[in-house]
Amino acid sequence: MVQFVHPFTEDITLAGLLGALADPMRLRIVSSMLQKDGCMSCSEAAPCPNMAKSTLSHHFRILREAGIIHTGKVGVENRNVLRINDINSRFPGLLEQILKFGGN
Amino acid sequence: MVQFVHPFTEDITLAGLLGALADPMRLRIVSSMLQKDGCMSCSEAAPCPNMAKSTLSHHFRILREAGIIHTGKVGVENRNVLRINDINSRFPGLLEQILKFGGN
DNA sequence: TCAATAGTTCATTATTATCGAACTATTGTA
DNA sequence: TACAATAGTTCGATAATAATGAACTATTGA
Repeated sequence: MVQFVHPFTEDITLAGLLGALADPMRLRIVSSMLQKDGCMSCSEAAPCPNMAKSTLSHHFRILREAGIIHTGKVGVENRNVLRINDINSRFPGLLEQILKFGGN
Repeated sequence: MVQFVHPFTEDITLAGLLGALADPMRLRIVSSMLQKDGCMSCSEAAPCPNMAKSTLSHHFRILREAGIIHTGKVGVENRNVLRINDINSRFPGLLEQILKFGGN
């Protein structure tokens, strides 16, 4: 049984947030999540075409454990949701500001 | 002879910038640089009291190679200057936004 | 029950962080 | 001029973290 780890909102740290976003792949994942109403499955992470599933899974875990996304299992796939409200309550406006430059 | 490596402004990347700031020590260094008119020597990095010189030197190098600071030797000490204009020309407003939360 | 789909976990390798010790360069002083 | 003090870098080692491919698990549908 898979147990996903999600930090509480108040445990989201700035260094953790920046570290999770300090990777071009993860920036693209989060950026395209924001464009898709903040929600996507792992395999929808089309911005990363030639990427091994395990690597993708790893990136989603980094994002999850930094408090950037919430992952829930729905049927056979994972539903990943951007924790935009939680992040904004900790660091108002920061995520949008970063992602303004992250789409490239 | 010590040669410091500084990327050109146009070579500063978002992922590189975030990665360099994705560390509590470096956040504190940059944050306190901003408060001191964007300039400090390595040994002034008082926010990191019990830190080995070599570790401090390492962090300054990370910041330098990400394009966040410019280091120049002045007499016996290093003068580190925040490259605020260069960063703002690449990512307007981003650094200030991040550092708003970085003082902790 | 069996295959397909969607991801995770494991083991390995590669990076990065931290530290102490040794080194280099600049200054001040006897 | 030589010598110590100051400020920092570089090197080597160790420990923690990240990236990746191979093997595994869980859900769904035929």
